Amino acid sequence: MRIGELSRVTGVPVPTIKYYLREGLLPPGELSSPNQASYDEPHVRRLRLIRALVDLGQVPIAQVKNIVEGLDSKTLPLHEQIGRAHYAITRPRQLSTSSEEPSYAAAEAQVTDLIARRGWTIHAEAPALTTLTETIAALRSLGQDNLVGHLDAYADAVEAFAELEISAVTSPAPDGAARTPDAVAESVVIGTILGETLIASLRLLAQESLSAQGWR
Amino acid sequence: MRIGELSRVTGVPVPTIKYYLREGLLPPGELSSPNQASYDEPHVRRLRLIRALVDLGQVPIAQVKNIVEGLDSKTLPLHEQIGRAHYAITRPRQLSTSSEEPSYAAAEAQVTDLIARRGWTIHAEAPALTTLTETIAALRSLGQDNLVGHLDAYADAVEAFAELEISAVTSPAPDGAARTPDAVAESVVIGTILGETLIASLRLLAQESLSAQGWR
DNA sequence: CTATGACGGATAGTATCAGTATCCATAAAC
DNA sequence: GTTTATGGATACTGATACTATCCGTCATAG
Repeated sequence: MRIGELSRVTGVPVPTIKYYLREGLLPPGELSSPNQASYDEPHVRRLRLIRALVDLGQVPIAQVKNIVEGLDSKTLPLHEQIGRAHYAITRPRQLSTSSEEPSYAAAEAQVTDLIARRGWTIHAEAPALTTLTETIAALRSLGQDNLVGHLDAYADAVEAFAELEISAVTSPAPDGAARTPDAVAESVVIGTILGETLIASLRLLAQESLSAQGWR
Repeated sequence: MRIGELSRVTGVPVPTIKYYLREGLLPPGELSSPNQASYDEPHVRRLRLIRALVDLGQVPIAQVKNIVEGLDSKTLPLHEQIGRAHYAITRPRQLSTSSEEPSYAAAEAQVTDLIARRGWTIHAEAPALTTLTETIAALRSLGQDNLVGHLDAYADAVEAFAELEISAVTSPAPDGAARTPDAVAESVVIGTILGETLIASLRLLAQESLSAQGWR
């Protein structure tokens, strides 16, 4: 398969594929002569993954690169791969809330508290930690404390999600085949990132439905 | 309060505030003379809202404008305001999956089915509808059908979120005061958009915790 | 009462991101 | 053997979200 067919199969324009090759998101094709390369099934698959992460997951190209490098590394522990996926969808924050404000400290305390109550094991550098803290601080400063009060209800649901996703990834495939570590790593990335999109869009639909029915 | 103090209070640089004024995100201050304006509490509040939507909610400036215009309109039905919030956080899709592919049709059918089964009332143009369909199609084409198989579990949780958010918005404030329609509209926007960030970051934390504990 | 700084308003410039476009020499297909 | 496609390199583009600069005015501290 040459680049034109790869483009036709995936719907990605040729210049874009070339761009992904340049950026190292997509491994180079096998060269049969100095200017003739051939691509195959893994390339199609990888390209679909890239597009899903970029279009649906809103993952920046640089982070996609980080993720696929992890997938290709073969020696990266699964936990690290998950870290990359988490890092990819967590915007680097430049501390909009000036960190030593009292509202931020309060949010921080509440997060620590929640984690302890839940018995969660969280690394102190986890990117989601800052996001959560800042979100809570923002909700408070906007006067939405009541939402924050239901944190535990959210946490319950979210734990269920996480466990569900693990079982989806570790249980054998529909055809009964065991999963290779490669496939698991890829599934984890997809599940983490597209799972978020899935939940978000379902949530919006549920909201719209209630709203259309007039809230009661 | 002049622009310098507004900047100090909110931590937003003066040129950025000017930019928001230009874009109509922030209403102009009250002019005491042709080149002297004063800002007050509502401006602080609005600015905080803008920053929360932009920084935490990743809402594009143009969509923030759309949202605050709705908040200021006074006559916009709540349902429409919700629509604006939903539209703001739903990326315009340019149909990456070429729409008439069989995988897309299958996903479409599954979504229709889900909505019927749930008894949801959804407008056909709902932006989340396309996102959901494309996400399901992408998950399938990436071989993650098992995740898709748990759609109903997700839907259960998500319904709970939506109801919880409604009660948070419609129940009286902590101080017992009733809520004005204005305040409800703003709460809905905040809840919809920051709620998503909240859920997403909690989910990542739950995942990380399970991962750190070795999945078992 | 003037010097110094902030302010409002307008216009122009910048950085980043995610592609697109263009070239060219070579290879393939008809 | 001529048209088309390809690989690879380099340059350009459009959108987004700010920043920077100017300028004339205003406030206010000395």
